[in-house]
Amino acid sequence: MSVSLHEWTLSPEDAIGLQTRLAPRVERQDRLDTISRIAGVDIGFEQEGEITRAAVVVLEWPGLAVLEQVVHREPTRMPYIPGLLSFREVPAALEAFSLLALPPHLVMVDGQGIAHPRRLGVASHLGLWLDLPTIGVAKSRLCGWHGEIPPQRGDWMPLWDGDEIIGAVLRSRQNVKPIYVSPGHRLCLETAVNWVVRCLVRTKLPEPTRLADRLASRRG
DNA sequence: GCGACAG
DNA sequence: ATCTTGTCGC
Repeated sequence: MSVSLHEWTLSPEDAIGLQTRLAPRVERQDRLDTISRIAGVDIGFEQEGEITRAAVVVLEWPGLAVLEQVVHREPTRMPYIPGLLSFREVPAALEAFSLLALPPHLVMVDGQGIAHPRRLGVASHLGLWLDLPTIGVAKSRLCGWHGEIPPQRGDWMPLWDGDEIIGAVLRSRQNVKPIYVSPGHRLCLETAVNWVVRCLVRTKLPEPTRLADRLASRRG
């Protein structure tokens, strides 16, 4: 099967087949000490879902000041199918990234990384295509199990699937539902959690994802 | 067959 | 995801 970047319209069967052949690299670290720009990505929808709107915000590290932000709109390609989210969102996200003048060194994505039935959530898929370290930051669970998360900000518990740890359930803010953090590509879970915590300011979501979320939903 | 199910 | 006002709490 050949998959062009611009022909992402696959049948669910082909999409699942492709996922089983793609393997993100979960590594101990990747010279993350040289990071000076972090991006957040999110996708929103307009006109009853007919239009897909991809937003990327690039922040400076450290400092978290906004350096650049772009939006790309295009006709929606696929419906939402749990487990196949990346085929709906990644093409538009790639177009948005191509508009950037300041390429990031690390990317936070709204959705799962390897915390996915076939270990290829949207963050992993996007990381493979961009060849950049990515982190999945999801607001709810797709798969896996975990116990109660302690109440202190920064506390986290592993997300288990069988005997495998596929992510972290992180208390990013007190008295608020925890978020699901997982490696997307080219970093490990500990490093992923570390970066998310470092990018927390005073809200449930880390700055990169929070700002991309607002831009994609054309709020703020 | 019956739920669960990122965004 | 999106449709939507006020309201409870730190």
